[in-house]
Amino acid sequence: MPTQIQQEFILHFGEMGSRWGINRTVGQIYALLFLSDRPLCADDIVEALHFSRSNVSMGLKELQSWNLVRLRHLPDDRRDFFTTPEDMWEIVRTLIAERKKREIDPTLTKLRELELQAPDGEDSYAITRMAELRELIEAMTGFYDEMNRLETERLVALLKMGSKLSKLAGSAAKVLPMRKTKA
Amino acid sequence: MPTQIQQEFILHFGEMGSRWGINRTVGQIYALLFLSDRPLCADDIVEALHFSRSNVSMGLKELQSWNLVRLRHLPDDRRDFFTTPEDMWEIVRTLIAERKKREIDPTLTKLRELELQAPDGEDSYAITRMAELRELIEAMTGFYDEMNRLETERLVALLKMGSKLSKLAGSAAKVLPMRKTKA
DNA sequence: CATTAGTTTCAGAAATTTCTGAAACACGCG
DNA sequence: CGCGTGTTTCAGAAATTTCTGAAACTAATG
Repeated sequence: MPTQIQQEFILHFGEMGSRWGINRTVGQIYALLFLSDRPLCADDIVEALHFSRSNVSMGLKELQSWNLVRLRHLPDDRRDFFTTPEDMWEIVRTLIAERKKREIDPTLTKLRELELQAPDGEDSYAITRMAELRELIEAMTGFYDEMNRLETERLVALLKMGSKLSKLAGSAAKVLPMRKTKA
Repeated sequence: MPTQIQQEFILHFGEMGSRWGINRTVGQIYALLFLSDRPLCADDIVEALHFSRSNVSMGLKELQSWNLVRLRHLPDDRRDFFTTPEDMWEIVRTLIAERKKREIDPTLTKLRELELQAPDGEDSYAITRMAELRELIEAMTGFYDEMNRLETERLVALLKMGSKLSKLAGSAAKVLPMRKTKA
């Protein structure tokens, strides 16, 4: 039974769910698990949120497909229990990785594919535009990969460096002047 | 009249639209503008994509609300013409800023609000969890703000630094050891 | 001030997504 | 095996979102 404050958080996550590409139900289930200090089974969720059993089941499946929940088993109980990771950074890493997979990678693939098909000569503005977009996505995902490789401790340190990074970027810009975008 | 290859790109953007939190129509309109080497008016879009006039009108309004298109006027013509920015990095900056505004900021606000309401003593796990989430979001948005302040040239330089950053993060972690998360 | 060329709004139709209850399925146990 | 306890699937109901055509609106022009 969620407390008042938990309730509010859960409802908020539900509302935001649609903006985040999951749906209301899934958002609420996630929020509930996130706040819970012990693993919950499907029926706990039904009781807490008053969704139908099958809706909860589907929601959990969806969360599993996003790798956002962990499946646990208690001894002598064959029900599936679920938790979210204790480590908040792990959650964020997963979230970003999954969104990249769903929102960026397919487009990158498509752009590369189209580039191969591109008839030469014709249509040059559009084709240049697509190539620029592809390059930009590659630059960003490359950076992401780099950051993602860091252990959490180092990653956090880097995030907190703040203005030091800007200074570094200043000198880097001089040392490695940006090449002109082609075309 | 989009070429074959443009057509494919446009359809892809349409499909991805729903994952990106805009809809199919809006995705396609954006893609068309993105590839076009000249500003287009609403009727150009109707002709190219065969959507109803009002659908295009709404789509353009939506794109304007995202700041993703620029409104232009040609001399002696009172129609509204639209373009996307030439500079790809500007597009990305806008996109990220808008998504942050819609997907992150409301949650940050809500978390702060709930923290004020939190009864002390009770419910400590959930409240700690929310506080941790808030801190994490603050760390990430702080970093984002920092990056966003950079001029494009420097930003690109930084993105391309790749493994140099990891090294820096290594030393930083030693110098500024991460404080334990409270509770 | 009526006409024309354009844009916006809006109520309902169409399409899509989400949610449900009922049935099917899985599996350990006596 | 047949039963109890739990999970999953699925077809259709319900809700939400998107799309349309018609009407309203705006503003420049003769």
